[in-house]
Amino acid sequence: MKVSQLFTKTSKNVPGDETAKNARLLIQAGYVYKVMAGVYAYTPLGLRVLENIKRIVREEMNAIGGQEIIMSSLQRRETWETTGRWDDEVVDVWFKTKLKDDTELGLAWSHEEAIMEMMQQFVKSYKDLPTSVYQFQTKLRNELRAKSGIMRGREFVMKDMYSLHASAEDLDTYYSGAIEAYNRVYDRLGIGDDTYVTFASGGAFTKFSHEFQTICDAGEDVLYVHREKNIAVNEEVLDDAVKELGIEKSELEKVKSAEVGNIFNFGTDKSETMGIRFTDSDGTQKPIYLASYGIGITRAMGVIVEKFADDKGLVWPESVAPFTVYLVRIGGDEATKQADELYAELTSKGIEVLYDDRDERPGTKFADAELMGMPHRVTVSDRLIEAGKLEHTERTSGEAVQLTRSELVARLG
RNA sequence: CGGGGUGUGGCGCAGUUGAUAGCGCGCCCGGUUUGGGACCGGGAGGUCGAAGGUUUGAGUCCUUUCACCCCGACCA
Repeated sequence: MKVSQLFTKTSKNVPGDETAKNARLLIQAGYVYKVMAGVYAYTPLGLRVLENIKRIVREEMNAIGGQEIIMSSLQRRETWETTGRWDDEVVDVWFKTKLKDDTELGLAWSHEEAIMEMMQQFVKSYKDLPTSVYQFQTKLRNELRAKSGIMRGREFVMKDMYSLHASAEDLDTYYSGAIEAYNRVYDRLGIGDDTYVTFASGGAFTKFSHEFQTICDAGEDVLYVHREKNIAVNEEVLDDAVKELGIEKSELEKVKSAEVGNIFNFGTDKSETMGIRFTDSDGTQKPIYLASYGIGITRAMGVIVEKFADDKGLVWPESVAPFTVYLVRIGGDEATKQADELYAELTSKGIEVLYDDRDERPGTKFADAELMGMPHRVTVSDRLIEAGKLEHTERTSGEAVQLTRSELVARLG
């Protein structure tokens, strides 16, 4: 991709109506466009980040047997009435609309009931279990107040997975495997070291639910962590959890954190409410055991920005960066020729390059390279060509080294 | 939803005690520049969130309303 072809532009002006670091930088660098409070469009650079995050999540979900689907954003009223969650008093984030004939519809804020309703069409026998399905879907929530840029919007992308089992034991086994898969996801996203599986409230079937919390100043939650023991507890269940785990409050460090994932063991609660059963080997009807597993994709992107960005702009981990290399061209015909060639070579080797082919001054290009945050910057200039070298600069450290072209290609490959 | 703040060219802002708008960035044209967001000259672009009102006169005052940001509440 060439910068001259990108329809988005960087801006020297910081958006006046955003305070969240993630939103300010993402807008400034041309990754997102703000549509309204809590609603953002993802432009080419931002979409690439989102797709990279999804790719990682998809690989890990597939690895534990998840089957990808996509549900609808429009939902039937009846779907949610079975569990009493159509009521605005029960769920206060509903967006609702109507068909022309006045039939009421809901805009999906979650797909728990919708997916279970679908699954009961297919899962009839113990032979059909266990099974798990997941999707990447846009959730619409009528939040009273949107905040923190893309970290808490009214529209956001979430990966939600549901596993169905014939027994509590089978669910537990799968659930543990899912926790491991989640840890792999956060490791690959570059936030693994600061992400903890935490004890939190909200378990319908078990005492605690599990949240995946990333230590982050921009987060909304408060966590008590024990780094050596790798234990973390959400403030909301601190007293109970401390008792249960046999640890002292004083051993724990208080930090701010952002919830990047949440998994629930529903047991048979939901299937009993919805009347979803399977026929066991003994011929009797039994409720299905259910668990759900969520990862906020757009929120994860926001957390990555918040954690790694510096005073010069965005800093992307290689695994999610929209491009691996930001190629800066400085100079005349010879520099153009060599930069064109390098762009072609790197691209042919499968390395994603954003090539700054604009007729801009060096300072502008360097500043944009830093603002956009690709992990590697490569400079081709007349001056370097005379020395037979290229310059490679790491975004994280800012360290620059001069290399020959083959050394550079080897390093990036 | 309670409290606080802000709405002025595409973006960021300034507009003193009311007299029909100005700066920076960006954009267009010409020229000089080219390793850290260049410079010179020329130009386009806004009726000041919206509606109503006070006044000879409103971006400046009043009322209503909408939007956006922050704190809180909420987040199954």
